[in-house]
Amino acid sequence: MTAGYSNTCSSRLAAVPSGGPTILHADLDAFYASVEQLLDPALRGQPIAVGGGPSGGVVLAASYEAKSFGVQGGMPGWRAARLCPDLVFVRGHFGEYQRFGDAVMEILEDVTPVVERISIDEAFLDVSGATHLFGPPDVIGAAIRRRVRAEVGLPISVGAARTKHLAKIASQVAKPDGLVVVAPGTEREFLDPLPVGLIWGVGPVNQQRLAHLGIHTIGQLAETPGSAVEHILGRAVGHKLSAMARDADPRRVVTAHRAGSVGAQSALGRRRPARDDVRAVLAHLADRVARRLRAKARAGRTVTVRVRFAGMASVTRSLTLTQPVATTLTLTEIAERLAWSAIDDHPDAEITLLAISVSNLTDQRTIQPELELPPPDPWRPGSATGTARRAVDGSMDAIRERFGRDAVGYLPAMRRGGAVPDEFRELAEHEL
DNA sequence: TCTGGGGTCCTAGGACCC
DNA sequence: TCTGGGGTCCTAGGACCC
Repeated sequence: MTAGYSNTCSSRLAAVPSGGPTILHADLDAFYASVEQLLDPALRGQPIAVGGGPSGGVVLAASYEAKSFGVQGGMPGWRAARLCPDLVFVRGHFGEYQRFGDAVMEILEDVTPVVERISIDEAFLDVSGATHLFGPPDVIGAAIRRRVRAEVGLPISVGAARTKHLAKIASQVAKPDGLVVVAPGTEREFLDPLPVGLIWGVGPVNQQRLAHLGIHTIGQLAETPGSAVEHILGRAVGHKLSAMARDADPRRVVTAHRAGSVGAQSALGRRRPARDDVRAVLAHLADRVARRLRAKARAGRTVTVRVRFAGMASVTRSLTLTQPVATTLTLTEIAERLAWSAIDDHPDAEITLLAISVSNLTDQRTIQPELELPPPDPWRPGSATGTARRAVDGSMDAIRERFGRDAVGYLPAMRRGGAVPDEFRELAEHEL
């Protein structure tokens, strides 16, 4: 890409596109499953599930052959096996997924630098400035699909429209392995017959609420007074929908995002909360979170702990500090306090999951004299000083850098075998 | 026989300040 | 001495997305 070209792009970004469709949404089909079928020809044409198993675990992705039986991502393995008796469970090559996803993004960036990657396998492109080079959006979309198929070997669907929201819906409609262009002026015609569930932000709960009012399609939703929609779905979603109905959804394609929070969680099966046990899990989680924060030179002031109880919804407890934290031991202690404040409110309940998240992030370029926490912060200062803790973290980070993650660890954090392969966690936490 | 792990955004009430 | 209105921050919960 030449400098002149990207200048053209950024100046076009300021204006609301008024002519042809300028936003593309590119979305790999059944991504993990497709990669497995690519790597092992014997799996092609077969109903396969990545992750899980007939007796336990959760299906992370299903091939289209499996989807036709009703198998879906997020579904317990035993249920998937019941729906599709011939389902082949595959363990998953998590390291490969990142590589394949990156390779596809490189192809997209050949088209335009204005690419917003929103997950490992999908991205928005603003091609407003690329049409004079590569042709109209439908031609660009077709070319992307050809190149990804030829050079990477994966099926990808593309939607094109005037707005991100619409382009995303178009790519969903295009699946599997298709291209849908919503020509300007035909938006209503395109949207009206589609189910409301295709709209971003309308999940199972809101879909149910709308169905209760006899609203199933986007057309029916468009005919419903805005105030009624807001009443059911909340102000924000209501606004978004009416903006979409007016074809005035102004969201731009943004190339860089910074994470607003960093977290980790661990499913535990069912267990009675015991001091040592809870401490061990939290220490492990805090270690993961704090290490990632330090690696990004960030730290956060708000610590949130989530405890999920058997049969009950989960409960969160959070605390906002005066100083940001990125220290493993300090984070562990705060998390322990918060976790017990939640657990103590539900005596006799078994717990099934623990999670830690740090938000309110700030940059930590300049190392501040650490956290000797002021009195209002309600936990006891640990035995080591902040400076000492920072030094310990620093040495651990360095050793792990050289010898690998498991070379060294905080004692309580070291014993564990996860329900999910470690490579999956690494994939999930990978910076896009 | 209840389902992983990573996130984002919204809402509502209360505290606090001006 | 009681009262208004607005803004910001914090906490907890929930829906949703990949």
